Amino acid sequence: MTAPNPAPDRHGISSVDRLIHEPARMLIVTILYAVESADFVYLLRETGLTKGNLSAHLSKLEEAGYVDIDKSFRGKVPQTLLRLTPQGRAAFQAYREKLRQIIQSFPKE
Amino acid sequence: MTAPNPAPDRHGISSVDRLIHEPARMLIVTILYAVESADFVYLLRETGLTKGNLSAHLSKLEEAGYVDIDKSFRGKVPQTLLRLTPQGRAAFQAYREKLRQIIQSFPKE
DNA sequence: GCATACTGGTTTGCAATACAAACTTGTATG
DNA sequence: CATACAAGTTTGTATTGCAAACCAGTATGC
Repeated sequence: MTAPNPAPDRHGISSVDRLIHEPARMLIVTILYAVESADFVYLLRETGLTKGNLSAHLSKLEEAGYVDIDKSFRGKVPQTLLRLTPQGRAAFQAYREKLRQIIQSFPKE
Repeated sequence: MTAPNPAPDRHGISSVDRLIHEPARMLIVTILYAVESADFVYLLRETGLTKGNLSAHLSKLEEAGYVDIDKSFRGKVPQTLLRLTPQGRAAFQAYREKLRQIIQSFPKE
């Protein structure tokens, strides 16, 4: 099977942004959308992810251009500051809207 | 890092049912929830998935006890009939509700 | 009646993931 | 100066999602 069917997808489900759809990243993005800027340690506490996991997800979001990673020092301690890029904010809004549509299309009862 | 933090997850995001959360399966389950019973070919057309992919997702849903796979013959052609189990229906309802909560907790604007 | 094509699937191979453990770099402390 | 700690990153691994390749059985051409 080379090319699948015309793919109706009447619910729009298959067009969700999988980068944000992943629960861990949904959490991260939701937080960043709300607070505008947060550091690594804050996200660590807030998400409950392990450091490695959080780091990986942030890198992936950065690659996609969704978050900006800003490494600096606060005194002598390194601090990694994260914030959503305009692209990231737009993507979150689009995702949120898409999800809303999908939910509304769900069969009731 | 052995055990992560107490994990607040105030949004409930990390407790979504990942089996249903996967878009392809969300599509399948949504359809099955609505139509009560469908055969493989119908799902194939309706989802736009490839056969292998659809087969794999259905097997996974079966393992989880979410769908019932009933292989029979309609005349001489094999027919695989799929339907949600009570468990599957309950899981979909729970997922739908969870998603609704999450969406409502999303920061507006 | 045998090859060829089609239908309805399953199995296989593979690239990409998600995750936590182990490592790294640098600071503070006994 | 060794030992612990803090802030991350890299590495290893098991699981996934996907489509191509395969398989069994039926219908069709010749």
